[in-house]
Amino acid sequence: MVTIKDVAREANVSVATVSRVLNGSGPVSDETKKLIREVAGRMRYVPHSGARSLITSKTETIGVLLPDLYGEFFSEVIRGMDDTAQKNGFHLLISRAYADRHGIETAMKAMRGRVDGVVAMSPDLDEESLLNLPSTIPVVLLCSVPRGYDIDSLTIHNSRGAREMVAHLVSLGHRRIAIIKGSARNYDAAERLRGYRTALKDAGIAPDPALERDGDFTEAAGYSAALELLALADRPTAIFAANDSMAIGVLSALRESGVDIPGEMAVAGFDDIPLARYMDPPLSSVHVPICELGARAVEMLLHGITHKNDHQRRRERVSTELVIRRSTSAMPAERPPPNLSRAKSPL
Amino acid sequence: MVTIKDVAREANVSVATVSRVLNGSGPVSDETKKLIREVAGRMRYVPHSGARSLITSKTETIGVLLPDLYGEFFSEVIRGMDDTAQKNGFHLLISRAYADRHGIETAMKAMRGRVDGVVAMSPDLDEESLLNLPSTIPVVLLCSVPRGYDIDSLTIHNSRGAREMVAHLVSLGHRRIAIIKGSARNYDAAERLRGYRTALKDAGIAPDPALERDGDFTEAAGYSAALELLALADRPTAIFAANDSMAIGVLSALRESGVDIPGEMAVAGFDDIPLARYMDPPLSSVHVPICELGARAVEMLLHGITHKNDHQRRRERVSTELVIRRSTSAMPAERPPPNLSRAKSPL
DNA sequence: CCCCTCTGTGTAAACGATTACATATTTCGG
DNA sequence: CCGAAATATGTAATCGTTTACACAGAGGGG
Repeated sequence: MVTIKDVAREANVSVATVSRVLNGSGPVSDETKKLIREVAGRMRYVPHSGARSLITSKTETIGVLLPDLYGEFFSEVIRGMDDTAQKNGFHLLISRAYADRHGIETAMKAMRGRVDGVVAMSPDLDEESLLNLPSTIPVVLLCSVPRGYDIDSLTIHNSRGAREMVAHLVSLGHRRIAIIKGSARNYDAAERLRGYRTALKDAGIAPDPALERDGDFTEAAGYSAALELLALADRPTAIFAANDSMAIGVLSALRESGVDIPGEMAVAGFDDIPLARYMDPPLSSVHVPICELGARAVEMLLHGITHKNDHQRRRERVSTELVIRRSTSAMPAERPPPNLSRAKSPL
Repeated sequence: MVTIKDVAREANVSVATVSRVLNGSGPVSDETKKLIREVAGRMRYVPHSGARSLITSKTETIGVLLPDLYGEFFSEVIRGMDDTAQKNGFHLLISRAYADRHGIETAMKAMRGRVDGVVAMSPDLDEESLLNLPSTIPVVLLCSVPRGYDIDSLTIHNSRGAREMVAHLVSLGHRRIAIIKGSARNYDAAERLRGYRTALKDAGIAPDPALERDGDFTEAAGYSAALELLALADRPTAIFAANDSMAIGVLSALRESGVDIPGEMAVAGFDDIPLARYMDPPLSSVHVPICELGARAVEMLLHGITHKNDHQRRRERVSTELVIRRSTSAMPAERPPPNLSRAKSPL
């Protein structure tokens, strides 16, 4: 492996001069510049970023701590982060870790000396583990915001999204609207529930505990919760699932029970995963700009890194968007049109 | 930031001793061990991995160079890689790069001194850029194998998968089987085409150029290619799309044209993306073990890293699996059952 | 009792870069 | 023509570790 010393020796100059040429710092005669560039190129010299980091104490890398995620969400959030990172000359060091205290601490330690800052996500909030992060480096929290703590964080505007969706159902004339909740300890789930309740209140509808069913974000949970709701003496006319996976489970259950959608029962989800538009009927959902979420998180982090001193900590939220399809309103058949944009999957 | 020197001073020993205790190297008295551990813990000392790497010349990080990927494929391949990497104490440095010469070279340079090896993917093969990688570090190529070069590589067994799928169509009695091809320069696409042709040959069916339509892996391409096929005087009775996205486009086109699937026209895809089983009718496809692909790539790379000297270069292929659903055979309705495994998307 | 081995510890040289400071040469105003 | 300022380059310290080598004291075999 050729080092800066090798280049210096070959060009008969000191390492300092080589460094100056390659970084454009300090004054060097045009002649020497040319020579060094030529030699470095010929020897295929590539600076050792590790060594550079050590002395400059900048790694130009940001750490990403994610729980075990699947599918679209993972890809999109990474895409958003990488775009912004790359635009600013930064790299991404990714680590999937358990969201428990030990997992996070271990991962954070491993990142010491490798990254300039960390974006961490831990939706099943474990305040303990997040709050005394042993970090002297900037951190941005994603989707899990112990409120009121002095730490940068970025969340989906869950409550507003849920509220809008339920308001939409109300506007269609529904009065008995059920919700299938997410895991109890999950921050996003809690917020979506809050939005649901607010919307009912807005509409002057008395909440009915029987219409709030437990769930855990899985298709199976949606499936069984739907069956329970159907068995109710006083059935709801609409079901709002706290995420699309559960909504899909609901669709299966209703279909098997011969319930007409949306005529007999309207169904809505949250997330707007790619599957949603392909359901039968296509599923109304709350679209989450995942990519943007990642991008914004990195922006916040980079600000924290560059303005280390005068960096104002913030809690931010990214907005969602209502996507109405046939599962909530009997519109003229919306056939998924050939998807021109993102369909180009590599294989 | 507390360093090893701070700990040494506080404990009244030399840095060497601290290092020895923390790494379990060399002999240290139990008494001293205890003391140092206590002090290090109290001071919240965390070793600086960057500095360590510099002297040991091991970063315990592997670089991942991926083109601009979407959705499931990206997540799954990363998951597989991260699992294996973590199991071996390694981290993942991820970079999305253009698959052209410049992009790859830039990315590779940026990784110098940050990683011990690189897994690179570039399905639109650009032999030039891949072959004279300026790398002195181990590299494993993913899904893009300029044959016969001395370099580690891992591929999907595309040709066999395609061959099996077409053989399946033949076994159902089809003789006029069309294919919608992928991008001309794409390695996977070329191999799938090869498998298709082999299968026809196996069955003693003369190839018909009119049945080989161009495509580019997008839904839109599948859609229009299907319309062209329908307009043919001598229509095929089955369409094999080189990936699922195009197959989905085909389904749309056929549905709109009122063609019965699979009665009038059988349809098959490749990849088995999660959407496939939710199509109407559910789409037969060739399942690709993406996660395993990533895992195996990292295994190969790690072998190359640890056995730097006596490492035998290999070309490997991971096997696919035929998944037959209703789009190729009129079986009793296969309703997607509640998906218990992976459905738990985070939001 | 001497020498050798083993244990426990410290000193200092790496690793590959950046950069403050020193030095030598040139330029130029007065 | 002198001294200051500007230009070009080199020397060496530094970042936070690991580790080869040196050394001191203890224990043991001959």
